[in-house]
Amino acid sequence: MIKVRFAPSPTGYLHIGGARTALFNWMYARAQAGKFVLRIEDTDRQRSRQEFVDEILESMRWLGLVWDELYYQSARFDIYRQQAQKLLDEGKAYKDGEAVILKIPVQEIKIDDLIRGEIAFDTATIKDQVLMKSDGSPTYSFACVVDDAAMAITHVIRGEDHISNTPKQIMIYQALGLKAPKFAHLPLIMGDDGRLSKRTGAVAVTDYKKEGFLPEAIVNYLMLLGWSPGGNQEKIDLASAVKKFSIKKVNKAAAVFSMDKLKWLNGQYIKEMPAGRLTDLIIPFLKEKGYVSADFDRERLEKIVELFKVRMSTLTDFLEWADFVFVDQLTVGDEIRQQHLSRDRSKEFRILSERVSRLDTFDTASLEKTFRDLVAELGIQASELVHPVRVALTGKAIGPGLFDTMAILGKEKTVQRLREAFL
RNA sequence: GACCCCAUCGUCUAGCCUGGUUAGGACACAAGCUUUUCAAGCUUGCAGCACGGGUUCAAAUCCCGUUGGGGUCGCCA
Repeated sequence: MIKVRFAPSPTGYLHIGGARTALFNWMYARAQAGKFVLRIEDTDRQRSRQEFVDEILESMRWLGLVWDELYYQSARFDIYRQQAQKLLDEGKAYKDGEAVILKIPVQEIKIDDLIRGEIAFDTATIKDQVLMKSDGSPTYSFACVVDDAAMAITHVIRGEDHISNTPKQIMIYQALGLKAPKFAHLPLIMGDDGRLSKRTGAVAVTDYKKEGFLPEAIVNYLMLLGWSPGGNQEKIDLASAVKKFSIKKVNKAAAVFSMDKLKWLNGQYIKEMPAGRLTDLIIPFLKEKGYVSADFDRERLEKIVELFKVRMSTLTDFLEWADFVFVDQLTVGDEIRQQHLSRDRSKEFRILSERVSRLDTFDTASLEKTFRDLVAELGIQASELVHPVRVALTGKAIGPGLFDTMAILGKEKTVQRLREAFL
């Protein structure tokens, strides 16, 4: 049975690149009916923090990348010490102070990378490798090799930045008399200008969550970076992707992260989501913003969500589009005011407010009829009144259909805002 | 600098392995339709095999080189 692992270091949040590595490992494990191990590489006592461990686990769960086994390297120091002692006893390593260092014999090393094919190295250019540091903790490569062997990892799928670590680690496998696993080095994800960084936008998975991205969209987007399900398919769920996944079909070239495309995909997932579920996801954002309290009209909220669904690309877009429903005091930008409310429409607004206030059923159809009858009477184009009214009600020049907007705003606020528009 | 990896529209990619395609799709961009605005949706358009040599009847596809980009050279992981 195949077994893979994702081995993050809890010295920071789960990075979007790390999430992609985890995803490909996870997909490979699922596609091969194998196991997915999560190993926390917390050997650096100074920089590792529990808060980051928690965050990594939470992000993994949020993305749906559940693990079969979980290990902490900090709990395995005895094993690393034993293995280092063994190499010392066998004369394959030597001490320098308290540190244990592996002798690197000169030889040609070849790795058969599942994605890149054969890669050759000459160890003459590799210096002796530290296995155990002076403080008694193992180095990354040593702990990594000891654990991958101990945990029976069959395939090491990791970022391309580890290619040059591979020959060093193979030397450790050799010294320990262990069989090396198969390797697959994934292409890196980059930003617009080189390495993926804050410049490109969010880097931590939690940032994407805060910005209103859906885990299924992120996972979908990430798998498209370096792999394609074929058949011109872009939107694909994890389960279907697993069925088509092949590590050999993974690209070799680094990919540039596109926030535009992620947003588009996220919007696609939002548009196909039932308003009820979408509302569930938006509520935490509304609460945080203070737009709804404990008791709110759930049914009405769903209607509002439904109205904005089609134009949202992230959950937080709702906050910006629909803010006028939740706030008492509207703020209208000078430019918009100048453009749409500079001409005095107080007479029209007054009549409109009087008529809609008399409406028994304050719904889209009644509002539209009332409005259209009025503009016909006044002998003006509907659009002459539509735009000023929208601005007066929402503070925005753009938005959903005006009559839907009035209906969800409710009679009280609609009437009030019409009356106060030209005061 | 040394070693290693990579190279199809602006971006993500299909095609490459097993040479013969009008080089396909998506995002973005532009135009049109729709329309009370903005979106969404639909239609159309723009745009690519880095360059130079080979091999071959035939090269995006195979080989070599150049250029360009990336990674690694820690008692970080």
